[in-house]
Amino acid sequence: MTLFYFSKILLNIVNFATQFDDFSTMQYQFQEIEKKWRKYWADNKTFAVSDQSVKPKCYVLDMFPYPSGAGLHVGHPLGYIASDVYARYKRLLGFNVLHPMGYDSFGLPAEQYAIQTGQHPAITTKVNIEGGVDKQGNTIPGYRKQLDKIGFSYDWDREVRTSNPDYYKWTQWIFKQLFSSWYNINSNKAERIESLIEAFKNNGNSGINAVCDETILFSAEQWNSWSEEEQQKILLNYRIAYLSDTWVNWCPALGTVLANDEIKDGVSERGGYPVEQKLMKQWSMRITAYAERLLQGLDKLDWTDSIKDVQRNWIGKSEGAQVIFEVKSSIHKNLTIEVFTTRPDTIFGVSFMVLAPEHDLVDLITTPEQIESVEAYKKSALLKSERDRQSDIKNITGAFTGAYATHPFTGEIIPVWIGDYVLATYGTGAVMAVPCGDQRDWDFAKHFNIPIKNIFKDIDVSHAAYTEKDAIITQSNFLDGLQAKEALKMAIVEIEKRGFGKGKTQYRLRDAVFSRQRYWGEPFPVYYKGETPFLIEDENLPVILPDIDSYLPTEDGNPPLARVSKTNWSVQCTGERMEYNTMPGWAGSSWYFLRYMDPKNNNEFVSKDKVNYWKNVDLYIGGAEHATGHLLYSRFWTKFLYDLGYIPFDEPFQKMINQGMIQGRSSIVYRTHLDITVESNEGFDIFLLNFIKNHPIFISSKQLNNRNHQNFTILIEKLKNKFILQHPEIQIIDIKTYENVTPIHVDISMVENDKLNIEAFKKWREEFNGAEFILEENGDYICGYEIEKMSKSKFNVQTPDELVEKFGADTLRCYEMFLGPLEQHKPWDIQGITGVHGFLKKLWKLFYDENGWIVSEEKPTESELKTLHKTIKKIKEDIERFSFNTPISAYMICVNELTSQKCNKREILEDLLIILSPFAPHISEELWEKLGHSDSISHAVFPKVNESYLVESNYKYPVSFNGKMRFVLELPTSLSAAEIEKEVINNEQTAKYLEGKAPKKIIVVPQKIVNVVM
RNA sequence: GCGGAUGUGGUGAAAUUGGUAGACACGCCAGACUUAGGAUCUGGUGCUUCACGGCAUGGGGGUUCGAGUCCCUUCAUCCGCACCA
Repeated sequence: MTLFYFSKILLNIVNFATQFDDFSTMQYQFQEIEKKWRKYWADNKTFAVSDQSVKPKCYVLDMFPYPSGAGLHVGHPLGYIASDVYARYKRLLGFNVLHPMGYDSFGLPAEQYAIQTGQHPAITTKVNIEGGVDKQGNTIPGYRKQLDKIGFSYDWDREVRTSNPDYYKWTQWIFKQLFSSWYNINSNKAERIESLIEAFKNNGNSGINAVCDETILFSAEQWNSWSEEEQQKILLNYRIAYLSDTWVNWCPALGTVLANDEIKDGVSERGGYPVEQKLMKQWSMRITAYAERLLQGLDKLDWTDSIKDVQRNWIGKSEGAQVIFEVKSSIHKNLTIEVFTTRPDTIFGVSFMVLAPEHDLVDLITTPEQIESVEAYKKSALLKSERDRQSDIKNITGAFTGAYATHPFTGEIIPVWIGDYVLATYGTGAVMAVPCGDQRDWDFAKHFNIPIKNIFKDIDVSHAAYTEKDAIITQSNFLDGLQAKEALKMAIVEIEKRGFGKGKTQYRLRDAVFSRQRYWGEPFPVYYKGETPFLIEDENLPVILPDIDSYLPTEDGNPPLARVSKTNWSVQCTGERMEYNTMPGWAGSSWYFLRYMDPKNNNEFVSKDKVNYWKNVDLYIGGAEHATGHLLYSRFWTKFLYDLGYIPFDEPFQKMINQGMIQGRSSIVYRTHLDITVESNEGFDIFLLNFIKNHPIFISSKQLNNRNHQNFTILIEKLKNKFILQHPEIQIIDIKTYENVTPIHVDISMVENDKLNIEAFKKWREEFNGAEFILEENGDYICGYEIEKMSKSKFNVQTPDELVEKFGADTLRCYEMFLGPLEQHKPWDIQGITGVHGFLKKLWKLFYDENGWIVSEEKPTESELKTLHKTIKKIKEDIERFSFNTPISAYMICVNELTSQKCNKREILEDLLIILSPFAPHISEELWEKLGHSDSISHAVFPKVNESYLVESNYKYPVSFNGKMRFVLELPTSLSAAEIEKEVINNEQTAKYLEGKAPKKIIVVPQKIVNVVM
């Protein structure tokens, strides 16, 4: 074994030496080549892009990464490679391509790390991006350095970081616009708050049709008589960014509020801490104003159906009616219950009503006799966590309030119940229960013995509700004889006519909470006079995030920024205090794609000229996990900025591809151990145990079910002798191996093609030093494997850096694409990478043999041109349909064919390099330069397909009999269908397969197939 | 429960409008050259059968001259949503 290693070292020295040999240029020296071109691109700013051009624009964008300390693994760059291929391809086609990269650098992990170590999150973030050593002494490679190694064609001059003051100045500015706007339903867009104030001054709010909180009606006189504070309070009801008391998901452990999508299974997604409901004054965004436009906008986007469905579901539109029921109460007069229903057509089937236990009316209407049971029920409902409520669906609970309401049409008296199947947060928090048409109502009615009224003709509702909409309605007065479709319309018309309610569209979408009780985020450009918020003037932006001594919430529960005294802020406000909350993670990422167009503009968030030129993103690549977060919020902000006339489009991302996750491929070894029986003697136990412990046995995966193999006998014999040598005093009665094996994850760096590096493995852990192995016939230890998530604990993390080192960035790029369709989840398997690497080597050999440069100036042959042009065609078609895996095999076929044609002709190879360069830019640049070009290959022009080279004179027809392919017949393509049929009939092989029968019919599809029907 | 996605050799996959299923790679087998190989090259490789042939795209049915592809049905895996009135 030692010898084996020694020779390997020698070999490496030899390899190393050859790099400085003249011979070296004849080999594909990817490391030198890639270093050289990375430097060239950086020095020459090859990918810097101008904002003005006669060329058509193309905007190719990757989803904003958060630069975590763990760095990149091979899954991260998958999408970046695809977008880079596309960007490079578009450049070759003559597009002016905007392809930037930057960092969403505000985030919780840096803050958590700051709380643990006291290191300022700005420093952590900088190290994570640029590399360095963290407080615990770990070397952080740095996001940027890792990205650089892969050869991306980003215009790095445009890099943005959301945590930079130059950037968040404009995030604050956009917040100010949101605060200073209201949503006018009449014009169906956001408008300046000034127009609203003007209207209030002149006419009060009676003529205003806005998306707003419930507001009292007031006149112009009233408005004008109010103090500034009172006026501001009213305006908050209309502002798109507004302050309100909100029930929030409060996470005491994090000292912060979490969004619904940040909570998994009732605990915080990050950290897994418990979450409780708490009423807090919070900034919110009136995204609900945009619900309908966010929904409609989806139709014109080129996104996957699954993401669109998730958003549709999230917005949750339902159409129906709001209906008012009068409460029949002797204590309170004029009480009404408002319900929302999607089935006003079933209104005559109402036999009871149900309120959410939290509903405001509950306390007012409950009769004295029922107070006890209602209170008890309310208590038990509130005690239940959201999680319990969810998992307890089958258990039907509720309580009768003792109150009754009047049916608006029939005047019938109907009981009012409370039940926790009705949600306080959806609709009006109350339902009119129609047990014959709704399963949950039916279940409730059955459980509490409430009568079920059947309004469907000839339908049996004694076993379940009938929820289909095709039944004929009966016992329903003016709706009799109708089906749901017409009845729905008719019912709403009638409800409105009689003043019982109105047709209404309800959305599940709720306004987005925009405050975070955290440090590491954008400060709000807001200060307070009393309880009233006011904006910091534009000229004082940005409000710089101040330094603080501790990143924890204050003792009285205020956010960390409350630790900063008023005078220590970058802005000296005229109120009592600054806003202590910071903005959430999605603030900066909701508009970053706009900043890339004009990243250094200090006067505007983006200039009109530039945004008019670049417009929205043509291709957006990233994970599907942001479906209801980032992808919804950035659409919202885009529509808002569009409404105010700042940008000329209202959807940010036209085409989106969601790349699949790359799973890890863990390597597994199988451990067993000796089972020794000795003559009973207590004193021997310790020797036995030690010996067994020091000699773990690892069985190669293919030998696991091969226990009778002689290798086992030999090994046992060997260990037996060793044991006897160490302990001659102990008498062995029996020695064997245990039947059971323990699978153990082994670091994938010690495994190649499933073959374990045994020496490295023995050194990996002290307890494996004396390990023994049952090997395959050829002496290898073959590991088992498991496909699972990449994680440190499973020792299956593959970093791109290692692979770039070993095979080069071009190989990595091609291989990640070759792995399979971009959208699909797939396991990472290193095995195939040698094939892709071999392809690049083979390409190199078209230019160099062992004696040197072999490219000739000869004219290419027909077949060589055909090889080239069919490849050009294939590559173009594939990239344009975003199929990034299939081009690689097309290149391989091309290089294989050119190799067997012994084609080393410039005319062919030049075009081949151009079409390959999006995938393998370094090697393409190098060979392009060797061909005598002084400019970068990225400035070349993608070659045109010449169809005339692709014309075939013959076609090999597969001839089928009853659909079974029997033989191939080569015929000229010039033949007509009738001639082909004749050729087939006359062919001697045909007779054989006809088996004497006469063909009934012969199907001929020219240049496709012949099928003989018998 | 509802919605979405995916099921093809030992493995990753290809087959774009229905037209020779398994291209291209990996792995494996055999051979060549080598002191050696994690180098290079050649040939083979879906399953089954000695062979002719037969069987094969998760299972079952259908449409069609012809189905991986279209339709119906069913199963499995993954993801999202989930008492939404």
